[in-house]
Amino acid sequence: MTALSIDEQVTYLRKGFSEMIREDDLRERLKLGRPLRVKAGFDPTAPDLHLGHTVLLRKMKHFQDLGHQVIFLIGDMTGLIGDPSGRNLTRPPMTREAIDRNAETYKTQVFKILDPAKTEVSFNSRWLEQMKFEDIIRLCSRYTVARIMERDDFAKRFQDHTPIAMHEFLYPLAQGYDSVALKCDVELGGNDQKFNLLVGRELQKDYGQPPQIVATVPLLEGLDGVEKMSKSKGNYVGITETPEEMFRKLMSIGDDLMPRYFELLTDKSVAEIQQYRRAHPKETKMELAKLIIADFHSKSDAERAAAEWVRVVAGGEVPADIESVSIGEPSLRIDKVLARAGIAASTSDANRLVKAGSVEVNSQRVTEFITLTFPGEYVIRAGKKWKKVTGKMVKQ
RNA sequence: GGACAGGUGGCGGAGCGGUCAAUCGCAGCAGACUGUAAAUCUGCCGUCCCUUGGGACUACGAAGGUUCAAAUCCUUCCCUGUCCA
Repeated sequence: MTALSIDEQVTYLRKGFSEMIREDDLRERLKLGRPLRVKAGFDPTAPDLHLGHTVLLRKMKHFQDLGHQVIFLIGDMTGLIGDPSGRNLTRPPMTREAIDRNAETYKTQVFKILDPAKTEVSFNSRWLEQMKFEDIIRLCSRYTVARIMERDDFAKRFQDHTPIAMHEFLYPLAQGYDSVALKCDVELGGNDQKFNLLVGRELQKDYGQPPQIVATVPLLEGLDGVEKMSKSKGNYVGITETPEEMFRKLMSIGDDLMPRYFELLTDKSVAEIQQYRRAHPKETKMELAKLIIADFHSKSDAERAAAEWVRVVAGGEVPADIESVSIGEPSLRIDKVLARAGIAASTSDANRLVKAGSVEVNSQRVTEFITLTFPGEYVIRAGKKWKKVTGKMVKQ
């Protein structure tokens, strides 16, 4: 355990949370002088973690820094329901196989941030699967329809006459029960999880446990600056992406989003962030991108990615790491090559790209339906997509 | 169980017998511009075949039917919502 005073610990932990219920409770709990059990649950829907998840992971790390026990809970059972939070639609249920696969990916990725030695990985199927129908009825009896309908998204859906399936009501209850099963002292989550987290407090009281402290982190906006970062929206930066990909994506954010990213994705202090404001927005954004990338790769990787970006995007030169694909034909017309190489979604799409004048072959703009012959290697580009195309070579 | 309303492209939402691959908005893609982005302007935005303009095919919850012709009419089924029980 840490040598820090209670005040110092609270100050350290409070940083970066948008809300904590209740701070006094945390203070009391810390006085017990034992490692606290700190839970954060993850839905196994996203196979890959992105920067949005790291906001929360960073906070989990901070608890670890002070010697507390962090529980990384994979909601494999609740994944079968699909969290209705912030949704206006029922989520499609996931298959068991997909959940298992995603859970594995999670485990290998979170340790880029969390300390494996201080992390307990758990699956909520461990206790939820064992519940009998009778147990579920008991659990349901502890919460009322009126209270569950307080939840904003449920209320809205109900009002809009969009369907709400019964099983969706089970989600908050199941998540709350997780806290009971794990005897959590603290539960962390995104802002949108507030309701679910609070249900945990209620249920713990019902089951004779002291209610957990609930702390929420703000949701990170995605690259578009509007919607929250999510895999399904496509506005994310995955933490396993290459430095070059990360850099390109991060440079595409709007200027307004920069302070937010500095705040939530770097360890820079408010004062330091103010200093960046003085610089040219482009330079500032490049610094931001490098800082973030260095956390998941290395400082030199970040520098390299920055140099590459300047060369390719600003300088208009050919990227260094273009994927090679083989189309496996001795000769093929350009539109089919584009489709086959994955540059265009279909031949029809390729057709449009050619006519729109966005296709370059070996740095030459192509607007006619030429036929490429192989052997030979062509560097083909349409917009942001580059591919090195050969006739027979095996795909790298 | 009864009465009523509705199911259209990624989303919202028109169309209600031919001129519908389907108005429009959002999202997306590409081009120009720029400080990378944003904003703005322009084009595109089902698949396939030939090509700088056409052709074919598949699509409007599902399956049948009427018709020269159906997203549009009829029948049955499935799904959703509202009111009543």
